[in-house]
Parts: sequence; structure tokens; C-alpha cells
Amino acid sequence: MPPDLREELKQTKPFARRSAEAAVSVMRTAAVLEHELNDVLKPHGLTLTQYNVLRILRGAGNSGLCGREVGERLISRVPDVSRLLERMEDTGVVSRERDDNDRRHVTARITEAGRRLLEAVTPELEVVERARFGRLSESALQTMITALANVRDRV
Amino acid sequence: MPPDLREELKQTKPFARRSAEAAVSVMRTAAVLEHELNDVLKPHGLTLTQYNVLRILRGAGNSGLCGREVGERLISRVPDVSRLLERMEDTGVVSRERDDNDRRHVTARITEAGRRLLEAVTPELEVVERARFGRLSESALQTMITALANVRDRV
DNA sequence: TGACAATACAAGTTATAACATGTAATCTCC
DNA sequence: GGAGATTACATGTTATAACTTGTATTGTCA
Repeated sequence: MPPDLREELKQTKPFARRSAEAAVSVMRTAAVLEHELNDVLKPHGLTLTQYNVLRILRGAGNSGLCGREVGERLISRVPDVSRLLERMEDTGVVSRERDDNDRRHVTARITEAGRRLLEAVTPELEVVERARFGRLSESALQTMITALANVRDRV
Repeated sequence: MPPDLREELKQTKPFARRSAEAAVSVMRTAAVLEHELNDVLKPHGLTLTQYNVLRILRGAGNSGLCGREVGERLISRVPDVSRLLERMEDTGVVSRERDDNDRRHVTARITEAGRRLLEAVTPELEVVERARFGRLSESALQTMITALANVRDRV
């Protein structure tokens, strides 16, 4: 039996509504997940955001993506993609190049080092993912995914 | 029908596993929620973390809580409760007092101004909560809560 | 009871997030 | 084709998060 959230956060009072408990559950679960994933990534010199950028750029292939496009694909929107990519260029996992067709654009691409780093850390993250979500059935996962999509898609 | 997460993040490839999609769903939903709640709180000069501290301290009543206890009750653990409470003391929503019985402790309490602020913002946050979670049935909410508790409670 | 460990917080430092503003390049449309 | 709007990014600033180290107080136990 999973522990009660109220007990986990040492709350004295019960939640006023089930929707309030659901909201806190989502945020608390994300915090636990992100913390654990960041712990896995830290020895590799990556944050979770940077890891996501690498996955996005790998998915984009040789043509790369401009900063705005990277920002649109991130799980949580970062208003400062410029410096995020700049830091990643400093560590050598990303290359940046000003586009000749439209000189406003800076195209970012994953480097070979970035690709190797990505391949090294991904299985470690999958261990966390399986440990966390492995006990849920496929149908329970699908139910959760659909319900969360409903939460994001408000009027 | 809720929009697909893959489309939402403009992913070209489908998720490798349902558990991977579930993990991203949780983090993405929390990010959307937290952003919206912070937007509501900002005009009141509060962050979501500070709002949670106020709720925690109101729940503790007159006896208050020491910094460590506040930290244990927060949704996402903050390693720097000292300065968080210090900032909140500066804005007048919290008072701090060194405990005479154990002079290592600093007891924090919500002030009357903090209580009023809490009462002012809570209904605004509930509007967000209802808009986001209102379409889900009580049983769907309960299913989600249980599933998320399972995710947090790994071996 | 006195040395050592543990606890609770404070403070210093670095890195990042958040927000606003600035700037160069491109687009629009009369 | 040129003024103004738009886009994409860079930069400056402030605030907060994350991590480390420091310090005072209390607890433990030989």
C-alpha cells in the first residue's frame, strides 16, 4: 500500500477536496522524480533540462534547431534558451552556428560528444523510470496519461 | 479529447515506452500547474513555495514550527529554509523567534498579515484547481492519486 | 563529566531562473 | 522601397536554488 500523501508531508488536516490532493500529488511526484533524475545526471555534468535539450537536438538530426524551437519542445518552458545553449556549447555537447539564410537564427546541433553522453546516461535514467513506474500496469499508465492530459488541456 | 503530449512538445518520434510517456506527463503537468499558480500568486508578492510555507505555518497554529519541520512539510524540499523564512520575515508574513528551551531552534509563526494574505489568495488558487481538475470525476481523481502515490513509493 | 557526535541554523559561493530590455535581421504592406 | 512591426536572440539585473562550510547548542555515553 502506498503511503498517504498527508502523512508524507506531515499534514495535520485532511485535504479539503480530492482535486486539491490530486494537484499536490502531481507536483510532489514531479519533484521527487526530477530530483532523482537530476541526481543520476549530476555525475555526468548534466541537468535534466540539458538532457532534454540533447534529446531534442538528437531528434532533430543534422539540420538542427534554432533556439526558439528548442524552447518550444522543452517540458518546462525556459525563458533563457540562449544562455542554456551557450553553457552547453561551453561543455562541448552542442554546437551553434548562425544561419546564413536568416541571420537572426542560431542553429543548434548536438555534437558527437553530446551524442555519446546521451547514450551513456539514457540507460541509467531508464532504471529510475522502471523502478518508479514499473509496478503500474499498461492500462493504469494509459489511464494516468489520459487524465494528466486532461489536466493540462483546460479551457 | 485532450491533446497528445507528443504533439504538445512537437516530438517527431513516439515514446519508446508507456512508462516514459507517463514520466514526462507527470513532469509536464506539474510544470504547467506550477507556472499557472505562480502567475496567480505573483501580484500578491508570493511564490508557490512561500504560499505553501504560509499554509504549513497556519496549520501549526500558535506553537509554530522550527525551520527543519517546515522543510519536511514542503512539497519539494528546499535546502535553504533559513533564508526562505528570512525573506518572508522581511515581507512581514512570518515572525521568527529563537526558542528558549532549545536555543538551536528558531520557531517560525504566521503573522496576522500572513493570515490575511493567505485568505485573500486561496480562493484565486482554487479557481485554477477547479479549472484544471474539475472535469475529472471523483473516481478518476482517486485513481490518479493512488497511481501517483505508487510512483513516489518505490522500493 | 567531558570528549565527541548530532542537530539546527547561518552564511558564503556559485549557478541558474526569471524578468525586462536591447539589438540586429527580416517581414509586411502601402 | 522604406517605415514600422515582428522575430530571434543577446544582455543586464535581480532573485532564488543548490551546494558547501561554519558555528552554536544540545545529546550521548564511556
